[in-house]
Amino acid sequence: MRKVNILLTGSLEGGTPGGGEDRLLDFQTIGPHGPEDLVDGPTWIFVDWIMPDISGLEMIRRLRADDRLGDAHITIILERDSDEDRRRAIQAGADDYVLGPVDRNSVLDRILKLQSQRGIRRLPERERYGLLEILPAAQQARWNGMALTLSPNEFRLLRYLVSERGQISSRRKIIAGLGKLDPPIDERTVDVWIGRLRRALRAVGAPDPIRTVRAQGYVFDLET
Amino acid sequence: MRKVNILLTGSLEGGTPGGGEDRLLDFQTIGPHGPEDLVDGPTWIFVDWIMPDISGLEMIRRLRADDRLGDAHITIILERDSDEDRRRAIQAGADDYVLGPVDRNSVLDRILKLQSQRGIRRLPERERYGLLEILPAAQQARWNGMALTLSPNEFRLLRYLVSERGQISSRRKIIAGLGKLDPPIDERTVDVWIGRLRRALRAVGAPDPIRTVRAQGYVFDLET
DNA sequence: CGGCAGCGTCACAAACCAGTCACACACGCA
DNA sequence: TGCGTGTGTGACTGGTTTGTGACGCTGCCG
Repeated sequence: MRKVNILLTGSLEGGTPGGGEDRLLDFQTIGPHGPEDLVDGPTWIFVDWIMPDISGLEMIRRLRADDRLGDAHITIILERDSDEDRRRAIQAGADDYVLGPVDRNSVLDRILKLQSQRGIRRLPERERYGLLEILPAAQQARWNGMALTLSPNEFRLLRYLVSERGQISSRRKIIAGLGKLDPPIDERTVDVWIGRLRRALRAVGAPDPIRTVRAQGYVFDLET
Repeated sequence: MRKVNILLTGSLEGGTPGGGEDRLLDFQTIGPHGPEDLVDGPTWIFVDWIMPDISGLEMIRRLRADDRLGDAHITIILERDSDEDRRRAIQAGADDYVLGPVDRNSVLDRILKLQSQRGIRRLPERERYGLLEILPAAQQARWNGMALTLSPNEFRLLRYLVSERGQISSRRKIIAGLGKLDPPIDERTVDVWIGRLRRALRAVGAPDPIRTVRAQGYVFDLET
């Protein structure tokens, strides 16, 4: 049996799942920092246009930037019927919109409708780069079949470098790419991250795929 | 050199003013010096919460009403850490907020972060000259598929010579081309650079593509 | 055949920079 | 509350890069 994640934000927060009429659904609420306990299964996220601490658009961007989410379906709850808002929501990364206010029942209706329309979205498939394999949904990486032991940050670093493979990532860019600007991070700290990631790769016998470019940054290179 | 449009207002102003048509805006293009990492993309606008003549909120509304802006990304610089202010800013049309005061460096960092969130990235380029291949984005050069081991300076020298291929580069021009004017460099030092570059090429079996022109300079020649 | 400017190369010192370690701190968890 | 993990930072260290002077060779001139 597969569970379905439904993440609610803003006005839909609080309370408990409605009466347990459908045990397949797993309601949760998420704070500004992202989902913590995702079950393995498709995820539907409802984001209010405006929330106390954060704008819905910003929330969507953060969710999209969060590796753990994979390709969850994000619906934004609009405050007003505005083409402009719709456009910006989609641009921020929403898949879908609905005019608010909504309650939990209409959330369910909406999900049922979406499921029947296009079926259940696939889980993010694995990415493969030579012997390196990345499974975003499971937040796991493998080299030649062997799982790497990576901390959350190391995993994100790996994904970032891979996404920029073949080109230099400056320390500054890496920090920005991992979204660690808020308490400003010393650029040299990136060296330590790289060192830890290299150690994790070494532990499974992978040849170092990270090339240091002196005074510039690092390049992920799987050679040729 | 690629350019990114960045519009700064209020406290961040202080460069070349744009046309007289709209005194509210101070157009800045930030190009060659610092942010090599930035890539082409939409326009990024940073608006101060308070400006001399106008409130930031009003400014944002006017910007949003301006068709020419398209999907520019507007970040408001908050004066204080207030939910109420955030909410009003987002409602006025800001995409994003950051707590001020900020300087130009943190503006750049912020844009790097946003770019990586939006998945905007530079495409790797590749230049080819016969058997010589240069991948600027990876700071790498190859001869016949074999990677050259080049120091940063040697790589820049190679790129310079290649860009001037077929014509004589005097020592003076080479020094200028590598931007090493600050502590004046002895012209004879160029000889040493050339020697080191030649050695790196020799190491991968490349025939010397650098011809010495007595009393004139050097020419990069890939003929044959 | 000298003489000499120009060039290649070497060795060296200083500056620079990346790798690594230990440590402090924060955070989640039992 | 204590414990273990994850993360950021300062400091140390060793290697690399780089500009320069020195030395010897080359090729051109008369």
